[in-house]
Amino acid sequence: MEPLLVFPDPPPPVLSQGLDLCGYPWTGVGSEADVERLEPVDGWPGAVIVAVTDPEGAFAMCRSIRKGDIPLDPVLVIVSAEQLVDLDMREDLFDDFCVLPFQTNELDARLRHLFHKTGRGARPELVEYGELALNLETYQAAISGRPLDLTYMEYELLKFLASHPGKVFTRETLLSRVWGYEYYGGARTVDVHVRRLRAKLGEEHAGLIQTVRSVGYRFGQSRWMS
Amino acid sequence: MEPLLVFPDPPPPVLSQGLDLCGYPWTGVGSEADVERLEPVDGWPGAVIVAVTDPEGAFAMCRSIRKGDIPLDPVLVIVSAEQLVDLDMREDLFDDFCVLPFQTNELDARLRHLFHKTGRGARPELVEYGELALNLETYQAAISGRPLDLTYMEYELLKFLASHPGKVFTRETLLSRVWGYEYYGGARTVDVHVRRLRAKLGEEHAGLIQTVRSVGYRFGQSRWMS
DNA sequence: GCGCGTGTGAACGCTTTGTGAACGGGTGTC
DNA sequence: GACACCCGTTCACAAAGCGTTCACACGCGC
Repeated sequence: MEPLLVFPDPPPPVLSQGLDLCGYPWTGVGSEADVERLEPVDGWPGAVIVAVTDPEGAFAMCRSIRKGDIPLDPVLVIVSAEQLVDLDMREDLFDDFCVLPFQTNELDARLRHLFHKTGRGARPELVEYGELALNLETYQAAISGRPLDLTYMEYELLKFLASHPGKVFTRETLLSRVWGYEYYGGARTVDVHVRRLRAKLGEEHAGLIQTVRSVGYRFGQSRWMS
Repeated sequence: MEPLLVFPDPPPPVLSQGLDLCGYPWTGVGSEADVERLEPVDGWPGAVIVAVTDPEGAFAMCRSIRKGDIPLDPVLVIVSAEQLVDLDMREDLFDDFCVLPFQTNELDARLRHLFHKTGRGARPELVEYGELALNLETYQAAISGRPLDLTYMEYELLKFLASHPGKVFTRETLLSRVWGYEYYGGARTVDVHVRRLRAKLGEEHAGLIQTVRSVGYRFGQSRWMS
């Protein structure tokens, strides 16, 4: 997931720690100029704006974000209890708000709720290893930014291997873990799938799946050698 | 203003007093039957559901409200801090939530925010994806400016898929989420509806709904790969 | 060099999905 | 009440996709 836009920079510890605890990457921005300068390639996935210490600046930031070429959704503002009565909904400057003091759980729940509403499936469940990324929700895979067109079994096998980098699996283990516990089939099936995976990974990354002679296969580098 | 639907009946004092203090009229309902029986002539303007003491019943009420002939917006649920981690956004059962203990000001601010978003949002609720647009208020659909003449189930299926672009759904999931929770029917039903949707979308856009072999269907492209 | 283990290409056959058509419940009309 | 129509569902068949298997080639280690 791309990092969230967080204003101001640095944000109060309760927010930065909360985001870290929940596993949301974030980037602090201190000015409107930073918004463009620090923007990730895929755009900001959302914003958290703290309006407690500097409400004027915070809502100006919201306004700027909303008026931008690319509407930045969703926007969560952090306010104090005293600010609640004055909260102005008319301008539609934010999608949700969180009242200080808040628990980390509430922050997480509100972000999950917002991401779900805006359709950006919350934190997509990813399996990543180096240049390789598997999106478990969309059943898509990519390496070095290039999409991989994998069949179902290829995807399942790669997912399993990439979930346990460095570990060696025998063909029998792979058959039982990937294909199913009661599967009864030839061990050569694994070989063929590994071969097709290597081909689709491309010559550059074919080495990601290594053959361990007389044992089985290993994904990625062993942890003991560089 | 017509009274808000409040569940359960009687609601906890913190809620009833809070609503009274803020000047919101409300009616307590204790069962799904009450929802129809006590409905104001202009319909419910919104609902506040307390999920603390009886979460099961509360979310069942949300489900009933959402599945009703007239979608009842907005829905605010009251939860305890412990319930936050388990909050399930996937079913889209509520529009906002408020964590106990809350101040009256927060309740008021959340209701104002919700009413502003749904009430005077002015713009009809749209689901859009590229050239496709669904108007949830008028049950109309269009692609590339061309109106689509969809049947009810076709519309519901397309709405659900387009609301979660990129995500893959199994036929079973689609049956339960689009057709209904207790639906028991053949999975091929989904196939046929997908086929008819593709036909009506036209050859140019038929690819919007992709088959993920051995898994299910996906609408549009995932976000994190282009 | 020999044997075992693995890579490779191709073919087979099952599973999954697409497709056309028919069935049947429900609703509105005459 | 009979009829026609719409639409969701189901069925049967066709087509495609994909996993599996086999036969053979290659290469490493003893």
